[in-house]
Amino acid sequence: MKQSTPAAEDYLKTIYGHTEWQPEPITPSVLAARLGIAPSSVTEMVKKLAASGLLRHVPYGPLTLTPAGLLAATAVVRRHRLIETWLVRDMGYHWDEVHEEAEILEHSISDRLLDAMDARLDRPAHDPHGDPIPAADGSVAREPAILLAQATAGHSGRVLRISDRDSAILRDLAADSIGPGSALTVIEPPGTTNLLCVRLPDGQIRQLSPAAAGLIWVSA
Amino acid sequence: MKQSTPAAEDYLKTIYGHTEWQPEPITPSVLAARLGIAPSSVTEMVKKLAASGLLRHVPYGPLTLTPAGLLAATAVVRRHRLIETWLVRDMGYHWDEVHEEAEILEHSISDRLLDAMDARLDRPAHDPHGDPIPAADGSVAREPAILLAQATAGHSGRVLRISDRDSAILRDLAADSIGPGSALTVIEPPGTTNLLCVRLPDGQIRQLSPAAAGLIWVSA
DNA sequence: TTAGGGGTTTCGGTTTGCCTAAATATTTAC
DNA sequence: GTAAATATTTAGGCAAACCGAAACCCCTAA
Repeated sequence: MKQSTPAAEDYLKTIYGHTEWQPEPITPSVLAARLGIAPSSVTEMVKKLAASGLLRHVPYGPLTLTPAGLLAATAVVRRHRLIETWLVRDMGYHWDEVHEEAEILEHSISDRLLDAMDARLDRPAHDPHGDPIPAADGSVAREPAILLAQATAGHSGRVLRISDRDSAILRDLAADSIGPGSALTVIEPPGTTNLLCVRLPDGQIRQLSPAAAGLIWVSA
Repeated sequence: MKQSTPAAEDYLKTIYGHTEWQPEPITPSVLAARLGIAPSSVTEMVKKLAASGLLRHVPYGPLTLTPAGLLAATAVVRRHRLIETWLVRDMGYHWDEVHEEAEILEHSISDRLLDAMDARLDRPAHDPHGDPIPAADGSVAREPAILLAQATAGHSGRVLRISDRDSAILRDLAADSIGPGSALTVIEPPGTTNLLCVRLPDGQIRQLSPAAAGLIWVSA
């Protein structure tokens, strides 16, 4: 069992990320699309990860993490989210700008430096997008949340998390003063226009694209 | 001209480092030894770097940086030294522990994050070992220094820099309360024992190995 | 002045991680 | 229930960066 490469870490992290907020296990083609690489490349790496005992995979079937794989994946996610938190709290970044930087640093930071950051930030429980930061032992404190895109009219709640996958959307949301912690109420779900209307605490109305509503999770 | 890989950055940084405190250009075999790789691997990479206009090299001759190569090299050195300074000032590292961490992070940090660090640290001029931090334009403020190993008996001066190449020696020196800024006087140069004796301001005497004396630079 | 010998380069080979194209398996849709 | 569409895997290739072994260059010392 050798230590993982940046590429392997990205696979594990992405597989983990897919099941973090929904139960369906990920398939090779979806994983390939998420990573932006060819499906055949996924087949190859999956074979290696399965051989190392990090992944379970029956040919033509979906991918699931073994306990060892889950631990490795949460370790990467922990690094990613602590780095994002540090970028915002110490280095003057905004919450919609940290993803790319963390994406790279998560593969280079040592355990020691990570712990120094964690201590310095006072062991934060959530990153700037509202995602829970896994503990060093791999445990994650998850709060029940529903996707804004699936909320019914009249639903009221707090924004718990906004997926950091698409920075352009994050910037738009930040410009609309919607961020983790924002309270909002669904006025009407997507109708003919496909846009979802929400009201902010100050009474202002915002129209959200389906893409945006698919990234926002609110309290149930 | 594509952007450099971590490997290429290490070559350029090492070539630069060799001439920073002495004039002789580096040869392929010395470069290979410094990088801990085979000479044949150096030949290959040197060809690529020369083709990109970063290096001058006539077959069987020494290696010199072009202006473009010098700029690329000082950019890496700048990243390395700013990261070291940050690790000490913000993250609770000691000056003898930062090298390995910086060695990795120097290849992953973005320009933006580097500038945020630089600003946060108040644009420092020297790293924790006393080495000058190159400016963003590649310029370096170098102070005249002589190698302790070559100082004559009676020479008095301040420790300006201690090369960070060997962490074991750095730890020994730190344990002996010798670090950048320390004042010291050479009592006698290496004699039969090969050890160099220096006196500290408080009157204490230290014996330094030739290896240690070859890493310490004092004011002239 | 020529024979070593040490430094340098060439050559073929390895690993990692990606690719495209083609083959194969599975699912869906009629 | 079979044919078309879709998903997955296999096969062959490529680039980066390394290796060891063998060939080559050059300088020096007898």
